[in-house]
Amino acid sequence: MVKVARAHRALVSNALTDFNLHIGQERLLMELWYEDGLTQTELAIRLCIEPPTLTKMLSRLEKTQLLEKRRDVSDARVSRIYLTDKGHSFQKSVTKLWFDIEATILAELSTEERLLYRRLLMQIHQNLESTKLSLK
Amino acid sequence: MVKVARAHRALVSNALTDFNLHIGQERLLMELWYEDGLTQTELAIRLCIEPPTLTKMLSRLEKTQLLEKRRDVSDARVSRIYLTDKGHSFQKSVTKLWFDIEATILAELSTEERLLYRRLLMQIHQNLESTKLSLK
DNA sequence: ATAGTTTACTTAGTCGGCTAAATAAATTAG
DNA sequence: CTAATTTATTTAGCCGACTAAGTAAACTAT
Repeated sequence: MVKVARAHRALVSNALTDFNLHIGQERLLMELWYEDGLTQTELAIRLCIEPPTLTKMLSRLEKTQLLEKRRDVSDARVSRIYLTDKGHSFQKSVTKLWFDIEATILAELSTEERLLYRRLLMQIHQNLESTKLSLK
Repeated sequence: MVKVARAHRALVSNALTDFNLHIGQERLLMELWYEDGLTQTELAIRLCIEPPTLTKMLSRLEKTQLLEKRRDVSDARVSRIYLTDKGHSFQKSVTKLWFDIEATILAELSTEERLLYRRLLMQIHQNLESTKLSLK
């Protein structure tokens, strides 16, 4: 499983170089394409990453002008993330890339197998989450 | 899949803090427990990581005295990696930890489901490897 | 025998991921 | 109304992962 995940990561990483994107950044953008103007806390939860990780990623994506931070009007602690035009412009091609890779890795699997794989993954994810909680 | 992999990584990482090990280092040690005295090239291939990544990991593990590098006698370019006594001493407990986590994540899956999951993962891995090659 | 090539590894630098600790704003308690 | 606490984000620093470029030893071919 570890090796599959890394091989997948490597393939995505390689494909993203065409867009000058780094692995992981595409998932952040995908969340914003789905819903723009999220707070950093919301984004971190949806991406399942820690706030400091997000801070760094955001500052890099801000530097390449794909998004911008704006202070929330009612709460000066929170900053909301908005895509720029450049950020929006990648949506189609990157989404296509993502689905192409999904199709690639699921090649030669039947519909039943894909569903089953999905179900097994969800079960495992649930197992992981519940043991994580039980350790606290 | 990405999220499952990261949740797994997080859980392993958390458990390894008891041994003062960092995520990824346990897999390197496992390869050496299986076969000691490997060259760096062999190790990198077995771990599916790039040589520079290995160099850094090795220098850190060498600093904590878990292993040592020795020049190969017949070829001065290659350095072979040997476990120290301290490196060997972790074998039992870390291996147990690894199997415990495996048992945890596969909980509530039947034997058939486990075999199927394994088969699906292997198919996906193969798909990933073949597309990686076709891109070169 | 030496020039050119391949092989093994290291160095430099980037990024995603983390934890621990700091900062600053909002909220709550006495 | 002020002190203590909680919440949102940042900073510092570590590690695994990568690519690009460098070094050094071994091999090959003329």
